[in-house]
Amino acid sequence: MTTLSIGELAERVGVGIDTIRYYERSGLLAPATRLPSGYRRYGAAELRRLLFIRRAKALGFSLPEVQELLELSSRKSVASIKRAAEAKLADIDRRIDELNQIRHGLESLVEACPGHGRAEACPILHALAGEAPR
Amino acid sequence: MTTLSIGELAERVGVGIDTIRYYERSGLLAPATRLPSGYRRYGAAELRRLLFIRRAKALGFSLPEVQELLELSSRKSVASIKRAAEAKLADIDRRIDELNQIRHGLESLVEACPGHGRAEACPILHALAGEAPR
DNA sequence: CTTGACTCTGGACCCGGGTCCAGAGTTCAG
DNA sequence: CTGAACTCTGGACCCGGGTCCAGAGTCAAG
Repeated sequence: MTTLSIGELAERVGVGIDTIRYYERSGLLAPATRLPSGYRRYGAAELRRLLFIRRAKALGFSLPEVQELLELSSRKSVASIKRAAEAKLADIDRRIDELNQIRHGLESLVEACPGHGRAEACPILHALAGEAPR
Repeated sequence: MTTLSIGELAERVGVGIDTIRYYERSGLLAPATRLPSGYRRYGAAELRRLLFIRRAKALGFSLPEVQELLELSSRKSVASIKRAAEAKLADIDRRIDELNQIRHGLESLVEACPGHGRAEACPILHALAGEAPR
């Protein structure tokens, strides 16, 4: 069997059936070819495309961004693909930097906290402003 | 005036009025003190707390996570505060690791891409298409 | 042929994190 | 005093990215 039902495709890619239909509805996947019964059938190309979508998602691309990538790839514009990847890379770097900043702040608080004694001596508490809601 | 109206507070923190009410509804901010008219008034503690929330959000914490951070101050034991802070630190480290993995994958693709020529020469496309690297 | 598993559709619903609205009351500068 | 600007409430709505449902039709193993 070189074609797959939607359930088989979903299983292979590790995604829900509803997700595939959702991707079709939102234009990420072309409308599937149908059996006379109306059942969708998928071939190798659709499998590759769906895997492409999942991998791009795993790299942090949103669905609209994935769609852009797919369109770019069909236009054979290597330069713009590279630019998109570089922009996403810069995006990830920015997120990492931000996390590192809070990491260092939190780390220095943890290091300065004796771990015992009166609450007033805990610098973690001092760093938190205001009263907790009750 | 040492107290602020909700609009003034919103302006100072750079957030919408509705967001402040939303935070109050969802328990991140204690119910505001009210004027006889029912208008909310805010003091320095609330301002600090709201700034804390925005900073933590800007650093990628979800609202429930921010709430956890804030609730550290209501713990009785300094030791448990420290443990919670350490757990949050480990959490941040895990996130940074994940982002770094994505980052390295993307970076090597970007570096390997010539940035011009035919699509077949673009390793980014090949990687997304699930082809073995050559 | 029967039966259980699969698939179809349109639409509702979920979560997070807000954002906007109408209609009524309040505050304040001039 | 007046009018503009502000604030109140409850509820509706938005986006992203799915997820679930009912009721009807289809497929395939035994």
